[in-house]
Amino acid sequence: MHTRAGNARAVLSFRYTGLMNAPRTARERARAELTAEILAAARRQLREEGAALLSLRSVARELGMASSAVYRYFASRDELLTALIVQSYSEIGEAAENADRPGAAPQERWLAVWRAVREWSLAHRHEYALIFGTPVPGYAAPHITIEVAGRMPLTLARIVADTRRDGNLTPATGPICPTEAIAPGMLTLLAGEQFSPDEVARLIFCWNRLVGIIGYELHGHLANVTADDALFFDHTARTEGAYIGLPFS
Amino acid sequence: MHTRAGNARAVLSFRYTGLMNAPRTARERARAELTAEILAAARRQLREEGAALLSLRSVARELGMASSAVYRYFASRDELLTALIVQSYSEIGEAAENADRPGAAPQERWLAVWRAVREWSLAHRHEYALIFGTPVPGYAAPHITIEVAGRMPLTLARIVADTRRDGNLTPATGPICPTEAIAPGMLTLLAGEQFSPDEVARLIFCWNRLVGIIGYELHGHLANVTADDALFFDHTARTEGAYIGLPFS
DNA sequence: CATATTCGAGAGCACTGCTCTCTGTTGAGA
DNA sequence: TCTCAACAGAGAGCAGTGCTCTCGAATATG
Repeated sequence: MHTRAGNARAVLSFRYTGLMNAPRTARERARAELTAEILAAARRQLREEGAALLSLRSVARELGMASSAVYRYFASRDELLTALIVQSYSEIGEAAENADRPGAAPQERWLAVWRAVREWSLAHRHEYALIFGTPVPGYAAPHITIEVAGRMPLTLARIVADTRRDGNLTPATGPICPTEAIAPGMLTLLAGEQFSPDEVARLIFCWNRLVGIIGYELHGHLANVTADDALFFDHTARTEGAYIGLPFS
Repeated sequence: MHTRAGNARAVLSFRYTGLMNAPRTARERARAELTAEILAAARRQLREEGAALLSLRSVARELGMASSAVYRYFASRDELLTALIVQSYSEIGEAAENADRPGAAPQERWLAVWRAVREWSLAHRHEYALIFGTPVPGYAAPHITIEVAGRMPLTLARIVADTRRDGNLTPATGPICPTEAIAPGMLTLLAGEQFSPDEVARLIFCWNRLVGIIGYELHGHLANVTADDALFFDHTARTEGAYIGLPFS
């Protein structure tokens, strides 16, 4: 099988463990270094050309090695893409976390995080497309991704939890989400915090909106629809913040 | 150039006009028929395998013709994809319009349209991915698509307009969208109706939510997050309906 | 009927992901 | 220290892709 669909399984057999553990022998050190170089070259190509135009062969060419040699480090193109997905998830999560100022007013924290996620996305549109766009057919996201994927939405949840603890959360208005609609495990998505199903639903909506409205902007769905994207985005952030009960206007 | 990026321009040179005009000569008739057959075969492959695995060559094989012959009908793979995009936009718009019952209560109309769009999307996930997923790099949506893309959101707008005309629209709560954020042209998106910038913003949000939450469900972002997707979707529809002022609960 | 246009087929180019084999290198155990 | 297995790189090759070009054959138009 030459198609990508046939390689969904290969993704799960992560090989580039050299990155995690401290390399000991010279060979392991070289392996870790080359793995990082491949990843960096792939990242550069992803960033500049997009995932569709990223090929193992071009990465190999850029590094001056045979394409077959790259397969010593990444078992397939999908595995390379998965590594880039993990990296991107991690970066967008970090951008969100870094923007958060736990001591500040909830509205400021909320807006700062939303803006940071948008900034990152505008600056990394191909990475954004990779993690939030259409998944490659036959591609099943490995478990490695799901943990790191949570960092960004968890940052939003933390702001809400803190606000509630301080007694500043406005009571919910509008339809309340039925309990059966939400997975029970989600009620404890933040350690030490208990959320109601409706609160979880509202968090999902906020997270979905943040991702969705940026996707609309990035994919041109807002062309000729909005006149000032940054302004509209801030309004979006405020609207969702007010919806979940933060003290906005 | 062998890459898709190099062919963005080719998309604009639509060739398969045989479909629109009544064929006169035998040759034109044959051309129209073959064009339709190619499109049908491509649609079948899109539906079953997804856009990434759809190739002009496999379409040609299925029809028993040389791959080069297909290029007499579609100048490029992108052009074929564009035709499929138009078809899909049209279908999802039609699904929305057909589900709407202009005489019924706004809540029922709203829910029916939302459900119809979800049903269509679940039944046509690859088509959904094609129109709302990551755009192909270098691919600029031709003008032909933007008109047909509006059918679905316009159906939502129509329900809101009708409700307002009947005096049943609840006044807006929460942050009001600043006028400068919205493109002036959008205020008259429905002939004979005038929307305020804030109303347009709310419509954008509803449309974005409808597309976004289905995308989340389709792409597995709601796995282990929601427990009952249909129930959660109905709640989503109600929440957005209430937000825009429809008389929900 | 001659001519211009259209159409289908086949070969070919430059790519792709991936596999296999062959050689050289490196590291760990006897 | 020597041996041998594991590892790493290169190259060829396979099957697939989009797309172009050319060359006959069919078809429509003057």
